Amino acid sequence: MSSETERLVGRLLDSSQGSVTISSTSTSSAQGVKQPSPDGNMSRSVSALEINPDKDKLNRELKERQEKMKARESLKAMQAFREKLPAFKMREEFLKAVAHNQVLVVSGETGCGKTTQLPQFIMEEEISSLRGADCNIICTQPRRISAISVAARISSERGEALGETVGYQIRLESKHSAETRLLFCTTGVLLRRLAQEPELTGVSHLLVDEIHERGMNEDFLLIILRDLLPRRPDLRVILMSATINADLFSKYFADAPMMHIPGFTFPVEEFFLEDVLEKTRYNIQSESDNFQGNSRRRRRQQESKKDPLTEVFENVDIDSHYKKYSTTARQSLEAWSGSELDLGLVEATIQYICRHEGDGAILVFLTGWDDISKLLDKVKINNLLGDTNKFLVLPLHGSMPTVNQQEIFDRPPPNKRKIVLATNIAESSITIDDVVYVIDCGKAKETSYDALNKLACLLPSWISKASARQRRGRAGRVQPGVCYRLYPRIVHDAMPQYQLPEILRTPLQELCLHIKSLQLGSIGSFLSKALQPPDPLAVQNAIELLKTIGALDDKEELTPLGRHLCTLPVDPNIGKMLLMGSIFQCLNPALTIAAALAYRDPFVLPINRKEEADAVKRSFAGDSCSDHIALLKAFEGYMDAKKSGKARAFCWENYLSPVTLKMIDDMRMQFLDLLSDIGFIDRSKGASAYNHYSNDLEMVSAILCAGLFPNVVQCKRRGKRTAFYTKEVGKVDIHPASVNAGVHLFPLPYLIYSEKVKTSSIYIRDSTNISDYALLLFGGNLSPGKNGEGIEMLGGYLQFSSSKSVLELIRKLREELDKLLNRKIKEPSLDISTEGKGVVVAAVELLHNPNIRYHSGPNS
DNA sequence: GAGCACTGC
Repeated sequence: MSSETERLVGRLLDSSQGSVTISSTSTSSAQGVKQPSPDGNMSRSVSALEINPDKDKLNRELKERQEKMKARESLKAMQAFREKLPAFKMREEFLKAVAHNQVLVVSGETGCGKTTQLPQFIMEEEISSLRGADCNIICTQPRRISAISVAARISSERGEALGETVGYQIRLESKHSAETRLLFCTTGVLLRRLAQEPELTGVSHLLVDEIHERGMNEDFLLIILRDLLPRRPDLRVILMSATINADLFSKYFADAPMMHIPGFTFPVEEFFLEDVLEKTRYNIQSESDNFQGNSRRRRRQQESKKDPLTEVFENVDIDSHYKKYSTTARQSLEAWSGSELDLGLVEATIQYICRHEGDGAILVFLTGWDDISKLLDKVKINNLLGDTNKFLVLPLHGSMPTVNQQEIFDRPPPNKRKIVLATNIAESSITIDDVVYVIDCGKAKETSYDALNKLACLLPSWISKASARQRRGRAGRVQPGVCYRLYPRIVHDAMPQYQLPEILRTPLQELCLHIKSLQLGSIGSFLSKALQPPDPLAVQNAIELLKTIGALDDKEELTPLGRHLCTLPVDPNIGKMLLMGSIFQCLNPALTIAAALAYRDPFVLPINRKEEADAVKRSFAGDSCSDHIALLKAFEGYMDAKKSGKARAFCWENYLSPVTLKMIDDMRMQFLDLLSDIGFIDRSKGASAYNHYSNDLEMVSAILCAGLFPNVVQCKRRGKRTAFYTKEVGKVDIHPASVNAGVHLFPLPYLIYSEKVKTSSIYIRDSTNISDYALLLFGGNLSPGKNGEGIEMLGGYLQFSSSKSVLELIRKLREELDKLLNRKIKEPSLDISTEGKGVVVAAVELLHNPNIRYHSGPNS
């Protein structure tokens, strides 16, 4: 698998460029940059550019080079291709609009060339007008892969190596140089850069792409830009969006002018459920077949989980609305329920295409792992069309091992049809060129945030019209295509225009911290300026959390801890884990666990071997009762295997993703650099100075507790089983994929967790079993219990009781620890190893199951 | 007894 992965990555990076993470690129590689220039060879002229302060000369040189390059025979074909793009016809109009307006909104459909051509037009124009030296164009992209691939594409259109005039920068990876005039970066990179460069000094043009997707970073950037524009009258901002809601952005920027570029894709024919039923003759079984009478009416009576789109359909009179359709189709429509996906219908549609349509890959949009897995089984069991050699059925899901495999992109051999069963990863992140048929189930899993219960949710819901359009477009990339929608047209017509923006669907603590770090004023008033301001309760929850972990004070100002957290590009809780890990000499585990939590789970979820994958994860956890320790051990195993050149085999045998582990490894290095920058690490002291307790499970758990608090679960004995409770939502379940699922009796009374998500139930996704002492010493603030007895935490939700002397000891120790911590955080370079030793050793002793016993936790 | 998708000088 790894070789495929490397090939894929190589392909994306334009393999001729080799691997990356450099900031200046040699000009001697790839497409023809060796072309002699007036001063001799190109590389000499480049170094001359870098040291030459004479702008006129630089302007002239840039222009000469551009003209020379354009005249080259090898670029003629490329130029002809560019001139065919719809964007090309708008070149002059676009440049005029940019020259005359500070903000311009450009809308365009896929295939119009807006992302590759518009930034390039600006650069060419600036260079031609002898303004090349002062031109510094930035174009943001929401995804890492598009930042790289667009930069690579433009470089080759210009006949240059990537990193010359066109470069890119994404987290942990960049390719640009002193001569770079056009930089593609992720929106996140630009937002980080704003901390150093709040006025974007030196940037001449900023293009923000894909704003119609309404990602949180993009919405955040737009608020900042609107405030910045009056202070930067020379800055030009170009907002790029799909056609669908361009006027929303124009209005937000004081009716900025809009420009539309028509798209070019092949036509895609569209069928809805009623047509699909007519074609396939598939018979939908009602969920209540035995029930006497009208099933639709029966469903109407089940008012519990009514969704408005299904309701729209149920209010239609089938016989009159669908009178042109056959009786069978009408009967099926009668039985159709929007609440459950009918896999038989999906299969029948696949079969119909295979029997009646021409060649071409089929892409099926499903909601998740479960659908994909079940459909895969069904197709295999039913031996689709009788001949398995004729079909290549591939699952495609972010957590499945296939996600990094080349097979997805390859054209299958003749007479073999590729069928990809995908989530909405195939909507914009992964593009499969040879798709001709799309089957759209109309739903996707979507995160939402329940501010009232402070609960993140992940539930299937109807997609937006924008998504539906995007899915359909996936069929028309190489030739005319067909899209089969497994829902009625009237349901489509009732779909919302766009998905709810991410800023309204997500917890906001990280965003709030970012607002403070960029000194954008009060959190509440800043966010009220958003395109669609988030629920004040969601904002309040975020602020409260930041106060609870000690990042903000009562006046919502950053504390010393909060200021450190701003420099770490992770969720504030994870940032705190990193700081605590470095202070309490558990650095390596903190780096690994923080990186994995911030990025993604390295364990893959193979479709056929989930039991084996489960068992492997459990074996990594040992008897720690901790998913975080399982992560840690898996990563350590990977690093050991890597040393002996066996990383691939190790990943394969242990159901781990090599790509994810590599990213985790790189992120650890970034964290180390940042911790060193802010003074928490002194590299001259060597790694051992920060890892004294790295193999001490109790201490590592305590650091997890320090970072993840207030995410605490109480484990209450209920006979032979254990029940789990959190402060916010009461009873919760341990996620079945957790190593703690099925554990009936925990050695310790609490779990600390990083993620609680409502899906089919409220699940704790990953957890670590911790003691009272971990909470008392490293958790939230202690307050005196009611009646002056015991100790409380989380406003009385957690209660600890013991003898006066023990409680007094704990209070004292905690006080000393806090003092030490506060001094260290105010002055990170302070060496506390000597003066703090006594306190830390005492804490470690207490964590190691001491003889001191007391009753704790809830009355059980 | 179950895992949409992104992102970070």
